[in-house]
Amino acid sequence: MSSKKISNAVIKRLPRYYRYLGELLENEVVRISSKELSERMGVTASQIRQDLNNFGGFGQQGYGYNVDYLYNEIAKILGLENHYSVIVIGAGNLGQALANYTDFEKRGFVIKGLFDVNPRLVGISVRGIEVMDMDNVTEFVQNNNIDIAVLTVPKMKAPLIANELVSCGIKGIWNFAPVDLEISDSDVVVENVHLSESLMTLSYRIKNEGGEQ
Amino acid sequence: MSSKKISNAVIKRLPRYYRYLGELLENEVVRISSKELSERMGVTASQIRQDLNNFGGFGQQGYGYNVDYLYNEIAKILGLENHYSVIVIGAGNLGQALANYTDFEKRGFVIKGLFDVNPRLVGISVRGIEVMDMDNVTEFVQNNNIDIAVLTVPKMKAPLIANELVSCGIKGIWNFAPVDLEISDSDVVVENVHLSESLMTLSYRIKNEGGEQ
DNA sequence: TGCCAATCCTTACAAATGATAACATTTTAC
DNA sequence: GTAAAATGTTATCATTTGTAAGGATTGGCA
Repeated sequence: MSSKKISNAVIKRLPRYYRYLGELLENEVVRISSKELSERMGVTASQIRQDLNNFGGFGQQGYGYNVDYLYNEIAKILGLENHYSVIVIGAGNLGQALANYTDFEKRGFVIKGLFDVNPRLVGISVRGIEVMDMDNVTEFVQNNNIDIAVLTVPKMKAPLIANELVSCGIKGIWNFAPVDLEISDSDVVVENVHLSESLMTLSYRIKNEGGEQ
Repeated sequence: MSSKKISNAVIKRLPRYYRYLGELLENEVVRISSKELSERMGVTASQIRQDLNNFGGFGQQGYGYNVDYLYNEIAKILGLENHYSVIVIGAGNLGQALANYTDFEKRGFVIKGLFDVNPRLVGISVRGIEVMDMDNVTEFVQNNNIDIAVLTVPKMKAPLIANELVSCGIKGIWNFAPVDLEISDSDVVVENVHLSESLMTLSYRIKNEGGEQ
């Protein structure tokens, strides 16, 4: 579909542009130049222009970028104009915290169900969504056209569950388990959030960067 | 201290090496060659050797790497042989979830306190740690030699709190608020976990990579 | 013991990727 | 109608990654 491959580094920057544009929008800023945006964000203007040009020309010479327009264009690029049906697997502390986070819903990620193996959790309700037994997950995904599964389960269980999800047609997995999931189906994408690794990086930098740069 | 600057790309890979070595250790694997590790991790053997060589020669020619030894050496590099005193600011769902996560404690990140402005939360106990009022945070940080603050507060409040923490001597901030903190003190390091951005990246990839590679 | 195979450490270099700078063109604004 | 501003685009520079090769050291085996 898309002719040239967009590099991962660019993709990772888009949400940040989106965030800054959202804030400009809240402050009723109508237009912005790559130069000014670059100063606010701490990147080069050149990089902003080049990043955006991967997807088309959203600005106008002599004028800059219309904030509202660019904001919505980036939303389209990121696929945020779609609505996604989401389930959370693992209704422990983290799973419940994510289910409670209403900001995701605002962006179109609608949580349709929670699942857990723990009988104590099955039946309780989080923001009006009942926690169901893991045995029903396959059926639920198929009957409700679930797009995304959030995985907050122990690392031992994650690979098996992931494969189960893949075989019943999930499109994406947001993985919080500290393990690299091996997914056979290339249509399914996995996005990892490895909190422990992030914390270790912080530890390294405290140890080594303290008093530099 | 360290003569040459280690690139960020290398640092980000270290925790993953550490995780794989930990699993090898659990499986009682005594030694491993860069070749075999590279096959398991899906990277090149050369990269592994070069990454590790940034910090010293941990292997032996003709033998490979001793798993236990390398595991502990990487822990030292990452600063995991230290114990860090941690506080969590924002005792909402995410804050409580992180406070409940015992794995961090195993790695030496010991949670010493939780803080919130909400009077309903102040006084409750999470894993034996009482939630305190935000008014007391400065005093607490100074009296208890707190190293790291975990920030799970609304984005509007984050910058102010961050500056407060910096001025009372915190060393690192693990930031979950969707905002880029501007820290004046260069000794203080900030590690961001922007969950929304991660989710948007997933959205993009579902939209664009489905059916590829 | 003595040799061969395995494997690391190191250096060099090529290729790919990413970031910055420069420039030409278009538009705004007066 | 002109000058300034700002994009889109091309070119250049920098970083990262991958590959290769050679020397050095160890383990294993006859």
